Amino acid sequence: MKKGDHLFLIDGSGFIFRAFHALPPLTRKSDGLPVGAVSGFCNMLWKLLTDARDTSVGVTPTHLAVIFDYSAKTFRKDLYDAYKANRSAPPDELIPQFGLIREATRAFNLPCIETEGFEADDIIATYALQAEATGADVTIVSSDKDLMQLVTPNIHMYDSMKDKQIGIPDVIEKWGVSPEKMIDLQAMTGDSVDNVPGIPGVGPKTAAQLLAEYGDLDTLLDRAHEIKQEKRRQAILENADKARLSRELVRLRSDVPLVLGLDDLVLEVQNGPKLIGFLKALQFTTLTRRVAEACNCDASAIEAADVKVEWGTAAHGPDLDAVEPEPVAGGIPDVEGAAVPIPATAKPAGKGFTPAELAKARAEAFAALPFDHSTYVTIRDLATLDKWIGDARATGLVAFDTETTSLDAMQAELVGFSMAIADNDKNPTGLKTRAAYVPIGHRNGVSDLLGGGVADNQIPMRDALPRLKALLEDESVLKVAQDLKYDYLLMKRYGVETKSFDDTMLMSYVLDAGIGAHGMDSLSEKFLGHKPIAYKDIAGSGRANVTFDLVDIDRATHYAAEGADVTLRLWMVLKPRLAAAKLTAVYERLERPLLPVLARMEERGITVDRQILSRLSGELAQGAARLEDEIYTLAGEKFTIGSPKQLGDILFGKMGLAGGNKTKTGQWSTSASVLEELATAGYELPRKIVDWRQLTKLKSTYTDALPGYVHPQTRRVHTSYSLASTTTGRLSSSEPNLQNIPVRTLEGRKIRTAFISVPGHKLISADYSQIELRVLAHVAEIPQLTQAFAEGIDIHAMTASEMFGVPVDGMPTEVRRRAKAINFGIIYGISAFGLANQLSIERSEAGDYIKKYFERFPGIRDYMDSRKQMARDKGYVETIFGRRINYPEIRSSNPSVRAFNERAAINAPIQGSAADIIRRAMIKIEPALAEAGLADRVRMLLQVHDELVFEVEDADVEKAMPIIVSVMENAAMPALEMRVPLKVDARAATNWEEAH
DNA sequence: GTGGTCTCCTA
DNA sequence: GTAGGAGACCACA
Repeated sequence: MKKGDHLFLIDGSGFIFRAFHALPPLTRKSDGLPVGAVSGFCNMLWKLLTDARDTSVGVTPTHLAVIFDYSAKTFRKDLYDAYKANRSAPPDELIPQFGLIREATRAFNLPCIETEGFEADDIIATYALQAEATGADVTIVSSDKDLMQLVTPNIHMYDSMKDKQIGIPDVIEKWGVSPEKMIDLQAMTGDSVDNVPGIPGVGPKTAAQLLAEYGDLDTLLDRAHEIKQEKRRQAILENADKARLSRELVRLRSDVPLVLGLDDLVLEVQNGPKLIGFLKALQFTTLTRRVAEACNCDASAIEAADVKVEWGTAAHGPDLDAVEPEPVAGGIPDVEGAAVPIPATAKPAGKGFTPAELAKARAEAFAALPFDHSTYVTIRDLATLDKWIGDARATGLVAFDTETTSLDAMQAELVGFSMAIADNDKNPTGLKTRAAYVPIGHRNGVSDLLGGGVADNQIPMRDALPRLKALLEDESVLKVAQDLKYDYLLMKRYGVETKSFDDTMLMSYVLDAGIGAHGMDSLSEKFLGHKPIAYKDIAGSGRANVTFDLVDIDRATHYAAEGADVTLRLWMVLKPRLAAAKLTAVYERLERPLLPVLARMEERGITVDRQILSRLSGELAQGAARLEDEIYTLAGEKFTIGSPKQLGDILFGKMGLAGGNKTKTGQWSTSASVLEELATAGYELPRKIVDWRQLTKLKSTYTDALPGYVHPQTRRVHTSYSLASTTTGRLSSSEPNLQNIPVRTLEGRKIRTAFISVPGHKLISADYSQIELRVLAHVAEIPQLTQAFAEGIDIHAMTASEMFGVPVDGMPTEVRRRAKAINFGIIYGISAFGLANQLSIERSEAGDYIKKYFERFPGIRDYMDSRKQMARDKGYVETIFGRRINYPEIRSSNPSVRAFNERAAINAPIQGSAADIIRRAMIKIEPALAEAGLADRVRMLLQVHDELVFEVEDADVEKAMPIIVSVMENAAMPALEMRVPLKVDARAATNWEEAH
């Protein structure tokens, strides 16, 4: 290198962070790999190499190197233990890009430099000073203030994002001091991001002012007693040592041992085809074209390179974005010595496992690792508890489970908790686990009049709870649980808000929806080859069953510690599988963040007016009794009307009516449709049976059952949502199911009037209009449908008009009804049989309709065929956000099983995408309301697949409604721009019936 | 008491 | 034709 040469040093790691935060709409490859920073990097490089004169640098490099941080552990860590201790793991989307930018650098034929124990900045400093000594000019491509100390007349910085060159005047303008004083300035101000202490209370302005006055840090510290301002003087005197330490932390080293000398950095001629191969692999089409033009290559003749994806690179499914993930929640904790063998950053090529390899290694290792109950311990004293919690902190990972008195998280009392820890034995498959149980509220069953006595040798709740709280709320420790929503809600009732978590049930759900169950026992048998102790074996069952607080502590330890151990091992197996299957984004954006949202909804509950229900129940009882008498008279005898068997005998045996169907077990079917037909044929009895059934159904399932769910303390009804019990991604609701409250009949709707807001409040119901048909229009790209939705036309009438040639104006309701049934049929994976049933028409006629429909909307047939094909080829289909739904039986040799799976595979992307959209809305809505100052004033209570119900203070209704509507209508964005608009209707009233 | 079947409520 | 949960009845343990 010589005078006149120009060395460019690119801060590769810095570029990634900068580009990541500066380019919000994430760019992704079609398979979901995030490549925004890589794209920016390649464009910037290309520009510097070819037409740098167009940039503010104004000169093309003769030498160039890209510098990376090697690892978090550097000599600075030895100087100051807490250095960069505040750094959390980089965002997940960013991780794969570290490896890819290294790949890109190699594709550009450029040296890629990193040295163990040093930060990129030190390497840059070393090269820059060496180059300057030869008389060459240097441009450091970075805008990091830590590098500004290097700026001289010959060494410039270049902010490639802003296309701005940074020289001495720019540093002075920005910081008020010349570059050589930047070290002293940073020593005083410190850096909260890197955890450089500095002097408290001294920011850039004060520091610059002090340096102007005293010249440098040493002089300042010597003469600090002269400072007039009392507070400032004291701060400086007290923190002189910290300032000196900080100076050593921010001072860049210029003596890094270098493998490549300056002359090794000389720019080589580009290898056009190699670069094009790489750019094509990443789908950077514009740049590919430019490079091809520049090197006279035919890009179409060059194959996309097989870009080797490193650690964690495949961690992402399709584009999911903008829902802010819970802070650090469930990320891999960046803790020294963490037991988690998945590294937080990309590893150099050739080292370690790919996610798929790790997943395989873990699966094999844990399938064979036996469970040893003798190692489980009972923790009965605080010292041991503190030791375990300390170990959890040190490893950054703990599996956790609660034991309680009830399956109902709203009523359960904490009896004890268990923990499992993986010890870091440097074994990448993380084979060593240990577990413990902490009894807190066990009773010995020796009951007096006040109930059982407290068992001996337990840590009292008042001592255990604060420690448990500290652990669960510690963001740097990842808590792993199976079905965490239960524990989350329970602990929330004890004033604990769990932060940083993973849920093995949800991980299994994302990975294997449609394949087996996701409960702990079945997962354990499936992945660990181990059948855990059954609850009923320690607590008994039936009449002999006892609550957990009465279980003997030793037996409880076996059960509870094993549960935590199983959970930890499942996590070890499932976590790398998520990355390998590119499902991390689905898990982190659609599953995990919803868990606390649902827990809050369940905790809030909804008020149900028991008087209304009781009155309705009486009315229903009267109506049913009257019908019973009439039924007995018509039948000529008394019988159990509710027994389909007896009823079938009466109708089709004794009375000998014709037109009966048989169920699959050979019984007479007495379903409503059969009875309706008989009624239409003129028989009185079936009509009355249908009416009787409606009344008794409403009475037993709703008016009589709901009051039993009113919580004794809150006086509200708290349903439980399941995140993982449907195959498509929908939620389900149980105990009670509040997703099937009647709405279709007048009688049924009355039940909704019992769901009320508390005084001074309203219920707001907001529901998506035709969301599944809109999703269909989007995924199948049907022009007529998209257009109709864009114009707000009646979609069923449009369908009817297309199919039957009837004008929309004055269309007979029967025609529209048929079109509507066909539209729904399409969503359900239509069959002539099903449509015929629905419309009570002949199979052949239904078949004609379907044929006609496909002629009119050929895109629908293509869509359906493509879903069936995908399910056959891959075994799964997916939603627009990348959720996978598996159909392991799609290739069954049984035609009806196969057809069933095909219909489900057609329906799942539609139903599941709609479910994903409302999930996104639910996750976004609380932050949106909080931003409007409505946190806690607008409370989301219920979800009914396409509807959300809120309870809102009267004064906030007008303000809340547009926010709710807007969040819901825009829920798909910015991850996805839909081809059709989403429409949401919202209403407020004091009860659910009027609000809906 | 448990589990299967039938029926019916929702989106 | 898709996806659920739940109550009543009834046979079996």
